[in-house]
Amino acid sequence: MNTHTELSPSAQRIADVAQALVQEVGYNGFSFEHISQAVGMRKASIHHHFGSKVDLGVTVVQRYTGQFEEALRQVQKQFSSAPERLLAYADLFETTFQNNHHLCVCGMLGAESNSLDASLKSEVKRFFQINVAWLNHVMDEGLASGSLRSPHHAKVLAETLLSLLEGAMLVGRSMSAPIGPRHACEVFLSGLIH
Amino acid sequence: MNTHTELSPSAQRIADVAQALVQEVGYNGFSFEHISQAVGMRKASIHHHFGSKVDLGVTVVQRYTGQFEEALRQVQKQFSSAPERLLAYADLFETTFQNNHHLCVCGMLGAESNSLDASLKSEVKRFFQINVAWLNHVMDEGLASGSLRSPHHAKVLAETLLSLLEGAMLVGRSMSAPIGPRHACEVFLSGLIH
DNA sequence: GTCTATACTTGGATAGAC
DNA sequence: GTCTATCCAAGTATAGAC
Repeated sequence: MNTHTELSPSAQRIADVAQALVQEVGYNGFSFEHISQAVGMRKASIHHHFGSKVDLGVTVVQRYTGQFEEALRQVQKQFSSAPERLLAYADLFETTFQNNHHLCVCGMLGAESNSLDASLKSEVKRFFQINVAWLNHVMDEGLASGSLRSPHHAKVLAETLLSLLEGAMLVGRSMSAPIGPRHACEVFLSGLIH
Repeated sequence: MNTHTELSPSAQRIADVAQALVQEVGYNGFSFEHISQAVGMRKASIHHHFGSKVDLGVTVVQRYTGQFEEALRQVQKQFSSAPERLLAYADLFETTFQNNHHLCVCGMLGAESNSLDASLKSEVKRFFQINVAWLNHVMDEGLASGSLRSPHHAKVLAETLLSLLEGAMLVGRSMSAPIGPRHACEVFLSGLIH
């Protein structure tokens, strides 16, 4: 599957539905039949656009990662301080979570990771690496400029915040009144700003 | 399923294997066939001990929650300060994660939550409630005694730390050199101790 | 590009012998 | 309590008509 292949309108609808299903019930929780019902096409037609479930999964993650990268660029451009950037970053997750308690695509696939095809697993890893690298950069600037204070390395702070946001969505699913990723981020940040 | 039903030796082995499978590949990622191969019994024999997959799942979570509650009591008894208790708590997750990158049973099921039977979902929720309540108590004492400092309520700190630990395991699965729940907890605590 | 039909496999579950 | 045998449903995938 080429990252830059343009998806036909039908393929896009299928990928949209598949993404939502991954975020709701996980990769192992949905079948072509579910997609079929949601898009109003037969299973065989889904297979015309995506040869296998793995192909579909890979496409979903690649699209998701691409959209996330664009969002990171926007955050970088629109905000100048580390605390502002980190809160805007957390809001990306907050928006996802507010949508029917959807999980991050890669949070879900990360949990299921050990049962996934290697190609999917590798795309999930890539998503996390991109996020940690971006957060690392933001944290590093924040520590250098003094807008953030911590005895820990930027890289460690990056993975900690990412873990917190993914975890807030996961745990929030089972809570009556979850704090959510945005609030969780504020709590973490209040420990980095003195 | 009664919480206090004693499990026969065979039932215990089955539950042990099922728990490990949940932590590795998730509830939707394993079948009776996998268990059958691991315990060396036929599928029909598994069904003799657990009428359905849901029954088995419920038993696994109830056992896991019971063992966790006992661990919480031990931590409470062996440590007296909030920071020490929280680190010991994080080590419960660290130990799980060190074991072949196993996830917390309820972290995994929490992710899959929307595809699970209501009875299972409810057991998962109970696990999280117990953990948040315990952490809330520890945080509250810490804030009162001054061993912890934060502008946030104990309850919020509790859910934040739980989210961080669950998330550290989830994200850690996809990282080459994950920081892990213990280290993540240290990072969070360093923001609560000034 | 979408359909019907179908092949093949796996998964959860039950009946009944031992 | 464990087994063999079997049922039925669901899931992935393919062939071939339209």
